[in-house]
Amino acid sequence: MGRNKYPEETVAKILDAALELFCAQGYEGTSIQDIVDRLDGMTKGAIYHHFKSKEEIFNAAFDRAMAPIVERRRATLGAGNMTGAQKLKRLYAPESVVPQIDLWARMHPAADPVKSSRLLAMQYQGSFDESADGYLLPVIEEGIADGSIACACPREAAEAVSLLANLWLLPLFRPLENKGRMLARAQCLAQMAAAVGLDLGNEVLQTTAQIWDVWNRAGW
Amino acid sequence: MGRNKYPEETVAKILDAALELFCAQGYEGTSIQDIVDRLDGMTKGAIYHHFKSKEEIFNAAFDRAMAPIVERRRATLGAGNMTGAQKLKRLYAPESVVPQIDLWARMHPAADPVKSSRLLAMQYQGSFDESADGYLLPVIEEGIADGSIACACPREAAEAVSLLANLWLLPLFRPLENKGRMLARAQCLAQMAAAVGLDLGNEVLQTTAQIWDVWNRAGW
DNA sequence: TCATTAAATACATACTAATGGTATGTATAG
DNA sequence: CTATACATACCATTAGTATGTATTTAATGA
Repeated sequence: MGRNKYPEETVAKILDAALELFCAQGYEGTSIQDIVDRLDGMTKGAIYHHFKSKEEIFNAAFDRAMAPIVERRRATLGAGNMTGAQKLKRLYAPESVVPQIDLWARMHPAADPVKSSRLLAMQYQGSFDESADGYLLPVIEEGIADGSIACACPREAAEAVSLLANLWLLPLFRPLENKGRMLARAQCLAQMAAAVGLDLGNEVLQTTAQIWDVWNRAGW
Repeated sequence: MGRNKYPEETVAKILDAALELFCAQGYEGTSIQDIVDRLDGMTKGAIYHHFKSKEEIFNAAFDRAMAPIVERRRATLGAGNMTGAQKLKRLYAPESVVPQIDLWARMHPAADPVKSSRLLAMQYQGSFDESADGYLLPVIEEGIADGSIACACPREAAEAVSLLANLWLLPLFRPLENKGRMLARAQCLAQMAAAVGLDLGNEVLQTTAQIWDVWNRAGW
């Protein structure tokens, strides 16, 4: 193909193909050749020119996919005229959660933890790094400081809620029979969160219902 | 090496070596050759005679390691002269938990979720299959039936508590700075569990302290 | 009870296809 | 002319297979 005038388009194509494959087939289940085959006419040389390893492709693909969501959240939480408690509820409101679900749903990840083990591991790590240490804990601490949240163990509460929200409420890696079960999980999670001082808001059930619909939109 | 009179010894040696390597280096990080190299004089032929794939070795190794623990638990829960609530507390008592921790500790798993992603996925799946659907939920339902437990969402509560206990309270895949943090997690978990009707017992903190000691015994 | 033999088992050896990655060549943009 | 954006050809490692060989076990016969 010679040389492209706009290499960033090539990078984008690679990342698009890679993300879809990684989600659908897992990390180990996706070979570089699989990615190459999906990139019409391109060869392995192109990929290894732009990325130095499969791992780097994987990370870049996910970072890119998550970027707009992270940015949006950052913007939301930056607003100064909200209490910590309000921000917390905002984090679990539809407008914050749905875009993320939508992204995942578009990728059709395999509902098999072992096959998706690397994705699961990233979500797991993400639940600590990004959610707990990153933005959830600061919001809780903000709420404690401004008196809107009463939580004895902010760090632990943040980690636990984050883990449950990411790996349990969202049926990314295990199929969930029906909407009812998902709503039950949401209610259960809200109850548990409330027990350690975190009020996720009254609309949790409505948010969850929306999540279910977005997730099962494609009907698979 | 010709032929062994007691092939089950060979199988045991293979599984011992495999388990250690899988825990220490992860599934993908461990090659069949790694296992062979640890089995003095043995070759790949031996391995593929007894097991048909790497996956099968992995599963067999873990099933074997877990067998005595599963059996012990089964025996404990079989006793008819206990209420559901009592059995539940028993499940989180030191004598039930410590042997499992001890096993994990001996294997020195890598405290890196991505590197240990397959182990993590197994723990994740196990939290649903074994704990929630397997024995935890029945115990809770037993408690509901005999009036010793009041829980509105037994299935959800079982899943959530199981997940948190296996993937958060136990620092299998992420290092935990100190004993205090682990105790804080335990207390937080107990509080959350209580909120959905599950009393994990008053000794949770003592159990947790023991877990910490067993886990950090080797000092790494 | 014991030697002989046949068959099944427990490995070792040699090989294959696929994989992640590299080295190098070549054409095009700046 | 030089740096970049690729393509091509190649390599080492990997999981897995095909096959060969030695030894144990079972069957047989006396």
